[in-house]
Amino acid sequence: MTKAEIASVLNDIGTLLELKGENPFKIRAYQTGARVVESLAEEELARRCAENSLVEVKGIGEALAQKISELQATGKLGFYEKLKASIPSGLVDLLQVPGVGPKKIRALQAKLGVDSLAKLQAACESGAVAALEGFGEKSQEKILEGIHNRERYSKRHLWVAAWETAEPILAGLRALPQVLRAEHAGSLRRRMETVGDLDFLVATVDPKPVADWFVAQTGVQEITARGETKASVRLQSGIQADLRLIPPEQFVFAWHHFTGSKDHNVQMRQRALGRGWSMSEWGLVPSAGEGTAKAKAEHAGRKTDITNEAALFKKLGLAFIPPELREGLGEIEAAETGGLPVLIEETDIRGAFHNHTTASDGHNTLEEMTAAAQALGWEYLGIADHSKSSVQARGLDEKRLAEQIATVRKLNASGKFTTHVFAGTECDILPDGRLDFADEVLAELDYVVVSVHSAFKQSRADMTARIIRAIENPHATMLGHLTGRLLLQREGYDVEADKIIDAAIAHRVVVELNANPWRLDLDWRLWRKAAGRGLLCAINPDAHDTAGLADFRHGVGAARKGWLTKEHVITTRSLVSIKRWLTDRKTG
DNA sequence: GCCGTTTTCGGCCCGACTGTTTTCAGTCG
Repeated sequence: MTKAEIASVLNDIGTLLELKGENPFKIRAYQTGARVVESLAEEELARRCAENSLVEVKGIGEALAQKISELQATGKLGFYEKLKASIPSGLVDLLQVPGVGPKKIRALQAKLGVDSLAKLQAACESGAVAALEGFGEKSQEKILEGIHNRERYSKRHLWVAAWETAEPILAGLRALPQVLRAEHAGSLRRRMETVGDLDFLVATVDPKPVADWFVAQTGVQEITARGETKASVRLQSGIQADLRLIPPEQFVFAWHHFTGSKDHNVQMRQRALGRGWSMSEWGLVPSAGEGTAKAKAEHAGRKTDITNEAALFKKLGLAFIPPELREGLGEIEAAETGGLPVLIEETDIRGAFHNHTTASDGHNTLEEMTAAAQALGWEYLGIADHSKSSVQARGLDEKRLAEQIATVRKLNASGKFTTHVFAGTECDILPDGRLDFADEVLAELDYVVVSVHSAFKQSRADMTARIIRAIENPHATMLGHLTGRLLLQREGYDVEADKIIDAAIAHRVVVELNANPWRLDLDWRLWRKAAGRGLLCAINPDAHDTAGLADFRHGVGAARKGWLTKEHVITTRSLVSIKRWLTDRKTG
């Protein structure tokens, strides 16, 4: 079994134990285990299973080590099968209904025999739920509505869509006279590729008018909560937006808390406790118990000297951790030892390689794209239109490609733009791993992006071998969208990313971080380790029009989440340096 | 089920809001 499959089983076990009413800490242990497995390299997981050394990994003990090994070796787990068999499969679906958790599900099942969404709906419609102890008319109504809207409400949203929704709300909040400071938090601030809901934090001493404005905005469909410190609304798009109203002196604690992630916060609080502090969204106070005399003495008679996040981290002996890294994946250890990376910035980017024109499926001409790149201040723009097999995208054949190369050379010679244009291709990787153009055709180009656009359903082994064969072609400069995923729409093709990354490193092939907000492929979760092993990244917008070039920003966001520095990303290099690098690759 | 710079047992992050209750349980983040 792959690590993703194993992690998914561990998560399932956590959910099932929840429904059984198990000890919440046991449940958390399975969830932690799933996350830890996910963060290991495939080969490390296999090695540790073979060596029986899984227990050395933090978060995995005897019991989980045994279960993970069994899954890894046999693809099955008796414990899991038995657990699944003991719980009606429909119960898991009930967790999707807002306001319904494990305890209520157990009550509904025990008293009304509800074990599916259909039965829950029927029980609500008959009024049986409202009559139940602990429930009432309002609960019943909410549950019914939740069932009707569950698809829309449970949907995650593309980061960029969430951002476009959040920006005007943030601007509106900042314009209110009572608002001293307003920021967004949550997965939006951490730049997750998808966002579940929006979190807004406001520093104010007069919260009521702010909450009034928030719940009365246009676009609010429903007010789901309205208290002294918090208001929640459901927007018409189905996304939920939360507003937190914070006294100014506590703002920084709340901002850190609601930025998350949950895992990061748990680790931060544990660290604080170890130093005699109890940390919450309201502040840092000496914790109860012994060993906290120092903290108490420090705290006595002082309001707080922590007025920004950097000071908060410093208090716990840590360097400032950028929000993108706050995923509980080792950032705290790194911040303690001075091991945090200096993350790449948008201003580091000097060009990009994977972009299209009207020659294939783009919407702007070569000159329009070049002008747009120049407006961004880029030193170079790579044009990589589709190759002939991508007929659906009007891929270029050898003759049209030769014409395009000549046009590019002429444009560069004309001096019309300060931005240099590189002539490339996004060459299809054919189902058997050959490239769509012959070697002598590829040799005429400045660079070659190789990408899969067909036969997505190949087996894992075939797809992996196919891509590696393409990488082994001496003309391949970089690999486009490694998995082909489309966020919220389509899973990537089944590949062994680790093996492909190894091959790319061995053959000095760059792997793209496709910056299209629907792709962000290769995934940020894989970059840290890959870059550590020597893989070079190209942040490519895959632009199909002039506006699309700006998508490079999404790529920078994902690269930051992947711990990448300027040095890991070749599109931060100067034109001179890139030209030298391309020449070096060709000659040797 | 995991973990240990007090601990191999007894903790494990913690507070707001809602709806149902007359003091709190469940859910959520």
